[in-house]
Amino acid sequence: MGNQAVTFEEKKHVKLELHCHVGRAMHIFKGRWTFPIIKTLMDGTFRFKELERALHGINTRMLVKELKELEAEGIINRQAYATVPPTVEYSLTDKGKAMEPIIAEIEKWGVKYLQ
Amino acid sequence: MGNQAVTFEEKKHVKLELHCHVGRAMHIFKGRWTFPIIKTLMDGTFRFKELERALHGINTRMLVKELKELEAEGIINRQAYATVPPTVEYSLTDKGKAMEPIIAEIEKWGVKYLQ
DNA sequence: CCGAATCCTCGGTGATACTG
DNA sequence: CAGTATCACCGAGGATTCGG
Repeated sequence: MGNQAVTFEEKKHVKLELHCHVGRAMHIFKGRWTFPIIKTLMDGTFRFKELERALHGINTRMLVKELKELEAEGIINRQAYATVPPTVEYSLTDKGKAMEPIIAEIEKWGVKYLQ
Repeated sequence: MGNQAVTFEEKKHVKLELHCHVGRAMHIFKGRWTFPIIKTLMDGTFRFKELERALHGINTRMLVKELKELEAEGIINRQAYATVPPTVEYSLTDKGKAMEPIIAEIEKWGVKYLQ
């Protein structure tokens, strides 16, 4: 009945490795705007208002929240300048730029399997 | 002030490509148990109860729901046998198996950048 | 064993107005 | 411009029970 590759006892180890890195990574990427923001910043440095306009549909509060979280995770840089009016620039850190292959694989998969 | 790679007008196109494939793919992967289930099934065929045990912490309703959604997306196969008691086996489709590089990249990233 | 059916909670998200 | 502060919602997710 079906070609069971491994026994159940062997399968149990699976749950252990689940929350190692993939689980924690997915936890970071979970936010509604996480990927859109990161993918936008792949194109370079953006100011707050520029991001808000580029991410059509987001509101101020969510953008602030996501940016804070991503900064806390070390995925993006926040550079503020004491100008009037204020200027704040956001860009990807190396950790953020390193996500490029992930996005590339997702896109590759999407192109092939999403109609 | 910061090395702007592209002008704002050039940036605007970003939002257009955002929801092409990556966005729709992420929408599929969004569920709390989506990746754990897929990653578990990477190891072979599982019965319902086996999955429930392997995915420590999930409850019946969520497992049923996720499995239905993944089946509807064509990511997993559902094979039922008219035995008593019932036997139902779940496994990955080719579309599901094709997600392996995605998970591999996430794991690679996680290993390098998550402490 | 494999689900379907309920009920409930909670936090992720949105809309809006305001400030330095 | 770049946020902060409130209020409100709703649906994902959890706990539990029942049925074939």
